[in-house]
Amino acid sequence: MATIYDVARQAGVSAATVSRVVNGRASVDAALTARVQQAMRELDYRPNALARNLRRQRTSIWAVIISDIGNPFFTSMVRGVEDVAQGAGYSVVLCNSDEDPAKEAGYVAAALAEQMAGVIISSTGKPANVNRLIEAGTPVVAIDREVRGAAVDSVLVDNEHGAELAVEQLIGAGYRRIACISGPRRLPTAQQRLRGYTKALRAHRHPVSDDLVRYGDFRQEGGYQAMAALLDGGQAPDAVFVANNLMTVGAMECLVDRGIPVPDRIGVVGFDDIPWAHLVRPSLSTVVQPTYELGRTAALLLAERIAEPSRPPSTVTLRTELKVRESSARPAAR
Amino acid sequence: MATIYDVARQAGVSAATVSRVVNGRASVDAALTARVQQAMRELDYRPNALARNLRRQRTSIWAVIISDIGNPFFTSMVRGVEDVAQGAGYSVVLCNSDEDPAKEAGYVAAALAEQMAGVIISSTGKPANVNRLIEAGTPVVAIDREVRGAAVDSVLVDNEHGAELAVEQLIGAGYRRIACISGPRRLPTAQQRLRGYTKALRAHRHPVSDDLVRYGDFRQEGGYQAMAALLDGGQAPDAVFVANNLMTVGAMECLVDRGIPVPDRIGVVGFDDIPWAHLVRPSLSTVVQPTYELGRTAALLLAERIAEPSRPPSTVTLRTELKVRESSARPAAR
DNA sequence: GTGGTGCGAGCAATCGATTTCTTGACGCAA
DNA sequence: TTGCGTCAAGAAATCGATTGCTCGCACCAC
Repeated sequence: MATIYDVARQAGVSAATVSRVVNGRASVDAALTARVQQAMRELDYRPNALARNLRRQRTSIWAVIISDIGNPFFTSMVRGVEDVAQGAGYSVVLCNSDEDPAKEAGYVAAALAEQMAGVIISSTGKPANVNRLIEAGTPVVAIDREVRGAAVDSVLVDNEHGAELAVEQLIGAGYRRIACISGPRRLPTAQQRLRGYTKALRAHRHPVSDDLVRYGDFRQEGGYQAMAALLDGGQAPDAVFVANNLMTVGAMECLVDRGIPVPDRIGVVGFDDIPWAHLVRPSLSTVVQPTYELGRTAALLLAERIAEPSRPPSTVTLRTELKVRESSARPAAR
Repeated sequence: MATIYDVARQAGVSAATVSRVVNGRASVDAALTARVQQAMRELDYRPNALARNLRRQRTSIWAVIISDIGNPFFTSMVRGVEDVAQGAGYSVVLCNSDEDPAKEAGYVAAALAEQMAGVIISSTGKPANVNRLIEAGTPVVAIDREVRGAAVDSVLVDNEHGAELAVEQLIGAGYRRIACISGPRRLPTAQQRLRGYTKALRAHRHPVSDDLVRYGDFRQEGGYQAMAALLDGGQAPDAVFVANNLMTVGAMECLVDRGIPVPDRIGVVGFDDIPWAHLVRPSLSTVVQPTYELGRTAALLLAERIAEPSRPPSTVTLRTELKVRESSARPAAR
């Protein structure tokens, strides 16, 4: 690989001049500029980003740390981030923590070591990781999941409200024993959705019982097991609100395996859409999140923070929307 | 951020000694080692990866450049890569080219500039991008898509054979006018699957006609449009082989929208599974690829090439498997 | 003619680590 | 006591870019 010195020699100028031509910062004589540019072309020179970053003490890469690359929710979100980043002159790299705080810590360490220009993180729940970034002065934006105990820009959705909508729809459709498959207890997102569920039940004087609540892992397999546990435990529910998309798929799978008709015997509403929710039979009722917009907003917030590092952290909450399809429409109520 | 010199001063040793302690390469007196370690802890020292990489002329990051982050095929593949990388001491970052050669070129440039330790790429088709990496001496492995005109390690699947299996199954089920929705013409993957389709038809003396072939963009929307075009064009087919998973979803969507019963009026087989293929009604028959294994194998190949840069490139071809579900079972043949 | 001003280009320091080379201390044998 | 070998630790060069400072030249005014 040709270095800046090779180019300088070839063009008969100093490395400083080459640098100025490359960055277009200072005025350089037109004739010299032309010579430098030709030398760069001849040598296929591309600046060594490592050296540049070391000197400048910053890079032009954003890291997006997500907790499950298999979840379409995140992939759509990432698109939103990318589109903004591209426009602002940054590259985006993805890191998959797989809900594992240790893996997450590893990527945070990498982001610090590589002096990433900024980080967008869907935290696994450990505020320590986020705080490490903040303390080091790396611009951070939390996305989808609130980070308690860290003063950080955040982009969230109204989880509690969305869950309420979902459960109210089930109540309105005539279901009585409505269960909830929530997510990992440590995740605020799961807590909020559970709270919305409880709130809706209370508001309509429906029974609230621990027997009707299970905690999954936000993955398909966890949804399957939680559904099985609900069916096997004492009195089976006649409806279920599932707190994320992959678990909804798992729960449906369990119901199919057991031959339990949806929505006739059990009604189902999930949180967060899946791209082919309407192809599944019965089509899935879900609380739809503005995933792309979530990513876009986070990226804009990150860009703002980079431009103005000392401004107080802000939180943006986006609205969710209930999409009623077949899985929550009880025949009796049709 | 504390530097190696801060640690050296705090511990009363030279920077060289700190470096030796950090890297554990040379023997350092136990007492000094202890002092250095304590100093590192006290200052919360973390080595600046930029400086280290600049000096060492290499990083410990692998870039995985994929063409569509929304496709579950890739996300599962990435898991396979990650698991191997983690074990070999590398971090993995993802870059989403979105089937856009220009975006891809951008990420290749970034990988070069950042001196990435290796690249795994599912090429958009331009061999120039891959060749740029090879010429610069960056270890590369092509995955899922053959790169013609580049001598590169590759991990592929037997696309042609898989397509043949799929079409033969449709033929066996009694379908007569079997169409094909293929992918972008420039992609070898799409070409091979189309060839398998043609081969199976010829082998069974079925009509082969351009009217029955459409070219989509490997996305859901493209599958929808291609299916619509097939239905609207002259004589509608009674079965369709779709060359990738997202287009299969799109094609199904089109059939649902038009109220055409599957598999009664039209049989469908797709290439590559989707995680909830069996929840869709009718459940989708698909050619299943070993996605995780694909990623694992590519990562192993990359590790080997890094260890031994001059060995001749090798190609590994993994087998696909036909999973027959409901969408390709014609009632008459049941 | 002399001094001031402006501007373009080069010199050299710098970023923070790694690594080669050098130095010095110590041990052991003659 | 001298000399040689061994080994640990420090000094300094190095990676490749950026950038503050300096210098030289040209131009202009006094």
